[in-house]
Amino acid sequence: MPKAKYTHIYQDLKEKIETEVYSYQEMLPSENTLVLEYDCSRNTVRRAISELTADGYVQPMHGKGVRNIFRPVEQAAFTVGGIESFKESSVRNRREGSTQVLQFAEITADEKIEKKTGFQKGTLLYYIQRLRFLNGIPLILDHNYFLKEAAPGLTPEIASQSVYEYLEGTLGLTISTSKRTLTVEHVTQVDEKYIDLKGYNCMAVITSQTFDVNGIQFEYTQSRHHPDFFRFQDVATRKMH
Amino acid sequence: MPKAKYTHIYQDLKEKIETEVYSYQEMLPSENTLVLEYDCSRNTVRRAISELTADGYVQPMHGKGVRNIFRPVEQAAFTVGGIESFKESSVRNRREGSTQVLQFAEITADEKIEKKTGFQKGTLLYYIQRLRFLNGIPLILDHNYFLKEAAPGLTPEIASQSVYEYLEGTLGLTISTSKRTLTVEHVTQVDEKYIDLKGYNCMAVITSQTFDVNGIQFEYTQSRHHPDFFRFQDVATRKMH
DNA sequence: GCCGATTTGTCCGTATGTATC
DNA sequence: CGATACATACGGACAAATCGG
Repeated sequence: MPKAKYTHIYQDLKEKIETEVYSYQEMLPSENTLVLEYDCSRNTVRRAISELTADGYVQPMHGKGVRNIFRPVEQAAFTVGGIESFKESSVRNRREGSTQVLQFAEITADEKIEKKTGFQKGTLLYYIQRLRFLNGIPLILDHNYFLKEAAPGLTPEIASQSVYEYLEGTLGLTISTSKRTLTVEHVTQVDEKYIDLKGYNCMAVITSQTFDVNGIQFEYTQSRHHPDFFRFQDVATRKMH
Repeated sequence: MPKAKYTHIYQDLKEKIETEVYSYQEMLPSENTLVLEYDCSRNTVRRAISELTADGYVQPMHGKGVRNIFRPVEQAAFTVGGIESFKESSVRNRREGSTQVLQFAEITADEKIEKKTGFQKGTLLYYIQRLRFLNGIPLILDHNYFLKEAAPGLTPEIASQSVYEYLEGTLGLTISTSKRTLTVEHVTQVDEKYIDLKGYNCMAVITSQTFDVNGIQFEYTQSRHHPDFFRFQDVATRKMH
């Protein structure tokens, strides 16, 4: 699958920004210049720039130009951002990740589960509870619900590796959108049983509903993180009124 | 300032989705149908749809159509999402917000502050410490640093109302992008002095660097929230490789 | 299985408006 | 004022995925 042209421009500019070919607060070449550089239409350049804007890399200024507002972030803790499997996050954070499957079961959604997860009552689900280790230390406790219909043939063995790799690679599922809510919650007995919180009495909790390209929700997950190894990053833009 | 055409389409479709004119999992009219309905070009319709996609409202499917994937969220706690002033958040969450200014000072950034906030050493700043009340209960502790050059004439009186209203309304500043990091931290003595945490020994912390339309960072803020009244929401989309 | 109609995805060229310099 | 730069919008072309007959 050859990638789209605007994707190439996006990645190329992104790399030039990250490697400081354009330094912080410096102007990028004008759109018309980039049109010549990449031999494409202005719309295509603008699409790449608008994605960089959404990522917080640049700030276009009407009548002036496009400014680089990217600064590298120090990330001591385990950083969470886009939609990623634990395996992918581990690699990006340069840590050695491993997984212990605590529970693996097939269940049917009841009303309580429907209310919590968004899966309709009666739906067949896999319920998985997993403990995640970073550099050998247990730091994250995951509770996953996967739609059985979308993830047939899931096994504890797959769950101990990467479910996402199985879904995307083997099953050909395309993951698209994830709606997430972040809260801070008291530790539970289960948390304390597996994770040494070193004095904290709460955890960072991400709950997410994830959809595939067909708009089908195939996953509900609650991911409970040790506070010292949790860092969530985000870029927001102000809406006009 | 008359709003753009795509903004009108975006808002109209958004409202129709929220009021369930299109129900969950239902298809929206095809792009060509919407072109006729709104008397515009297909690009304009597509722009509106792509924003709805970014907001997690719809899922476009190649060759099939655009599906509504919006479901209303219950929000018991104080929900944070886009770039908002405390005043705006209070209204949206249907709570009565008030503010007590604890500190107000003009300072000059040193190396330590530069490292923390991103403001260069030597920069003149306003430092403000504020306690935020919801329905009369102190729940949020804010530490703000505002670039003096961008926010001249700031006073404790303005800080007790809304700094954003002053910046946008009186000074004509246009707020654009905010880079945020979310962590969970131990309570400090200052936290405990002002906020009753009812057994929690940590708080939800949002640190943000906010830029105006010229790409100038005018604010650094650390916002410390009571765990019971904190809820951060987000929509992410999976990047292709 | 094939073909044509429909629908979304990508890309182009152009025109016009608005802000900046 | 004119030149430059980004913002919005239009119309058209073709590709790719889907669906029904």
